[in-house]
Amino acid sequence: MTAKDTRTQILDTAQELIQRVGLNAMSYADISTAVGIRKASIHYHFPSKDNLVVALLDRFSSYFFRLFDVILDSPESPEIKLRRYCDLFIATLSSGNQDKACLYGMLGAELKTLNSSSNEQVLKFYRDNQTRLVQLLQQGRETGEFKFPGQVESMAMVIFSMLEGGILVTRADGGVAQFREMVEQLIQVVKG
Amino acid sequence: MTAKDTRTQILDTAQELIQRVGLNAMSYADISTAVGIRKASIHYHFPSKDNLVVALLDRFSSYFFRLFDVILDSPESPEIKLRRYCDLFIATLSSGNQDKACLYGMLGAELKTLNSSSNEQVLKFYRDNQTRLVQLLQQGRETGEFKFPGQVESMAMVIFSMLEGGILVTRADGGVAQFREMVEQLIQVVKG
DNA sequence: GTCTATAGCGCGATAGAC
DNA sequence: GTCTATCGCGCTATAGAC
Repeated sequence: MTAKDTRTQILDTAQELIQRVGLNAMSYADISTAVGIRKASIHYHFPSKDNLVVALLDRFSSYFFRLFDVILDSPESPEIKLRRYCDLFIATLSSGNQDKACLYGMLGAELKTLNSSSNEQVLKFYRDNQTRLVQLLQQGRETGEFKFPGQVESMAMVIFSMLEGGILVTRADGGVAQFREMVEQLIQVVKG
Repeated sequence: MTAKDTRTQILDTAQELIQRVGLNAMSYADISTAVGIRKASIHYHFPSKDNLVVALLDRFSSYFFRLFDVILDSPESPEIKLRRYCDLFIATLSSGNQDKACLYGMLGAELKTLNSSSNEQVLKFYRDNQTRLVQLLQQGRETGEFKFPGQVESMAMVIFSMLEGGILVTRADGGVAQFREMVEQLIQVVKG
């Protein structure tokens, strides 16, 4: 078990800070304190803040969709797959202290302050989630396990919006327990 | 039609700015430019930024729940009431330019950077929404119009989270049209 | 009630030694 | 690759004239 390199430590710290207080409330000074290096050293690894954000979003997106694709391609039932997908959000919510929201959810709120690259990364993350959710819902309908009314595309949007919003809402009030209850309700609705 | 007083202009401008870029990306200088007065004059009306935020949240909360209560107490059917409630969010989304999110949704993301007063105001807003939604859903079940599975409390959380998240997600991609489609899907699900 | 002027701080970023 | 030192800017906030 070798120690993480500095670049990784910076990314980890930046991500945690953004998930807690947001991009615009997070500074190089904050990262500096947490990692134990000077601000100038962070600029060596990430010349600008925009630069850091782009790298962070790339890393998280790769990580997240790798997990999502494993779920999609698994031999489990659609219901289990949907549960596992929702668990990805719960994991974010319950890792470390309870104050964290979803990385892309936070940046969705701060969307209009991002540069065009990051703006497009957020947009792509939302689209890619919904595209994969459509596949998952379609699988469930084919097996007869899912019996909700309406179109799969609309239902995918309902689910994704609920998860993103639910993280923010339950962070303020109720925490993980409430989030889980909401997910259970969703599963029931999807099963019809 | 008398002109709005300065205090109101400041609140209106601050609200629009927060809904677009967030609290932490909005400055007294921005308000100053938009209203056409100097920064010092804003401090006369609102000594500190925290002060301004508290006043803004109070005003919006009063406004919003006055409308919500009118809907709840109206003689309409539960389905119409739910639609009208969702319309409150759509109105926010489609007023002025298309770049605006929900005021309390934005501050939910920036929750950890708020002072304790504003933090509690956000928490109360979320709770009060869900409490009233529970009443609305209960009414619908009693008339037989709503036929969703599970508990009304869980369903209220699903709906509120979806609306808050949906505003952020569709602001990035799809806009009002997508938001409306999502709401339609919700109505279908609630009716069972 | 609005103004000019400014204090005091934190920010992102850079130069250059080691 | 990390450091010290510093620049220039924008921020919230205040003092005091009008």
